[in-house]
Amino acid sequence: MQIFKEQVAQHLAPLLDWEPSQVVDALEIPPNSKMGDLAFPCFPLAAKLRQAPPRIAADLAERLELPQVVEKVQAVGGYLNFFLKPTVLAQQVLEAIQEAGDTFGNSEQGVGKNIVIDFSSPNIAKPFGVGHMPTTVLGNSISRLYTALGYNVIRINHLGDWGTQFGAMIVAYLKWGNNDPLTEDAIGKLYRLYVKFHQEEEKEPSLRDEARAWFNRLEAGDEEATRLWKLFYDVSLKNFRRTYDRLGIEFDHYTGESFYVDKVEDALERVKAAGITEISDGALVVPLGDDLPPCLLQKSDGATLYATRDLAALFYREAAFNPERIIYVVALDQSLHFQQLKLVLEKMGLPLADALVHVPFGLVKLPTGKMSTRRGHMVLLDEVLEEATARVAEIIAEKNPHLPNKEEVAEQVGIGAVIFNNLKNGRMRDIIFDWDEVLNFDGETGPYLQYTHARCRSVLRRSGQQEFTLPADLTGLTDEAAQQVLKRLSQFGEAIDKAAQTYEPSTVSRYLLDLAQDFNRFYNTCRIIGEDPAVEASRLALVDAVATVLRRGLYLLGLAAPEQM
RNA sequence: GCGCCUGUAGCUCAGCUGGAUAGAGCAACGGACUUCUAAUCCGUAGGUCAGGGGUUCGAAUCCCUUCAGGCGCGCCA
Repeated sequence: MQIFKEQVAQHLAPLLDWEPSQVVDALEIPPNSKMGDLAFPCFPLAAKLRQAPPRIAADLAERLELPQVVEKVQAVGGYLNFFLKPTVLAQQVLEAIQEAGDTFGNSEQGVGKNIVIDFSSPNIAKPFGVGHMPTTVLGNSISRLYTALGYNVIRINHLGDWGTQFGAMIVAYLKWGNNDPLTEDAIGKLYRLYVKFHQEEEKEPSLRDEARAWFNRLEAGDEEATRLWKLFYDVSLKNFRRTYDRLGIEFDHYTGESFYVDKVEDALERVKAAGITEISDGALVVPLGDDLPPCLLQKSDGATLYATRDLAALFYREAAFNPERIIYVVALDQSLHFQQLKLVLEKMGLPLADALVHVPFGLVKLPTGKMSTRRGHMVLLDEVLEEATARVAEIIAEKNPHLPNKEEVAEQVGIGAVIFNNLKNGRMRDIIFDWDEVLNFDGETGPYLQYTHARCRSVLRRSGQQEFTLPADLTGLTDEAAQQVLKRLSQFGEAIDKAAQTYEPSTVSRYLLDLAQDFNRFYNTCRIIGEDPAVEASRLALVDAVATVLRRGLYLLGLAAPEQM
């Protein structure tokens, strides 16, 4: 709609003595297409012009010189409603999409700017549970959205590969691991050791001291501790990479917390030099006033903490990537931590404070309550992906048994369903994990979008044509259903912009669901192949455009767009 | 106790930088496949937008307050 808003604004702005961009912002899409395609509310003008809004609307309707695209204007109540010419609308939208292809909806606002995004960041030696899906798929989608806006995006997987927990892992492995080389089912074994440690720890609190001691040895560079840590690290990363491959997600850097171990000292010095630290109960802290609890940087035993390593990471990233923004896609329960980091940077007088953006999201819970890795109360991601893929395979066997490369499609659709499930709603909501919901492929789901795309591709394939150029006569696209699709297509760029600005991929999800529904309605009302040649050609061009936008939108969310399913 | 988040149809959720009769999906019921993939579409039914104040020409949307739920609050990450 942006292109149409601009054309209307060009003509309307002079009458109001406004900037065209102000008019663009004020223009709305009416709730009902019978009221028009665009609307300008005149209420805000009433006070200044000392006239009733309906009068202003009527007056503007009379004086306005209509732009090319506009068929007529109508003053209704306090609104000035614009009706676009159906064929011109079709022409402008479809030409724009054919010209831009996969770059349709993109912009160049971010060209020359860097953005660092920190997401997924699972813990070494722990299984990848469904609880890790939100950060993983949100981060991936946000990365793609900003790339579409022209930014150079640096994706970082800040692995949880350091901390006292590794002391615990080492203790458990030494006590009950039987020196297992961990060549198979490594994560499973490590996970069981981890759970066992926390069970035993209840009975034998001295284990906690042993774990702390081992972590201290690790921080001191002790050979045995490092060897074991490296073993856990290697087998875990191998496992994670397999999962990321399956999800189609890549990172530029796997720089976890351990990467910053040798940078922590400098970071600490830097904070101390700013003169904002103090010693409290033997620990080094930055007091943050009455509103926030102090930020703890060094434990009384000298060991570093999460916040210390995060500060070191911030300093490093600033120097290495010169980012305009550093985005952290991390659960809502860590809001306080990021508030503290930001305030520490502010107190140091660093502009870096403004670059830090925390993108929070709600927790994934089980119907029985919060997930807990320690207590083994969780659902494995692999298990979910397997189940979804198997269920899709069944449906394919039933509905489309002759489909080529069934396994590949089943994987794409099954995984698409799981990813979309995590991206269709606003990220702030808590998610109660529900098998029925994950394995449902009807309605507002990833498979629905993929199906609609495959349906488009199928029509194009059956047309026997390769190119779908626009005919001169576009009257085949004047039906209500086709017009609705065209208007929706024209809003893709706005959806991308909004999704990126608000770090909310669900905006794109919702847009795609609307587009798919509009298209399916059109598909069910209008025949495409076998109509009069001009009608067929124009409708094929529309189908082609829908396929392009759906494929592109699915990509931005991280879903595959199979040709058939 | 303090702070952050959430509360919209039976269920899951859109809409929230204020705008015209509050929208989808699931579930229920009734329709549409000799025709481009029915993982689709159409129709029916379903709502004190948690409650109460306020701001405004106009409030689901902004402000205040109460209630309910989630999360967090110095040596975990």
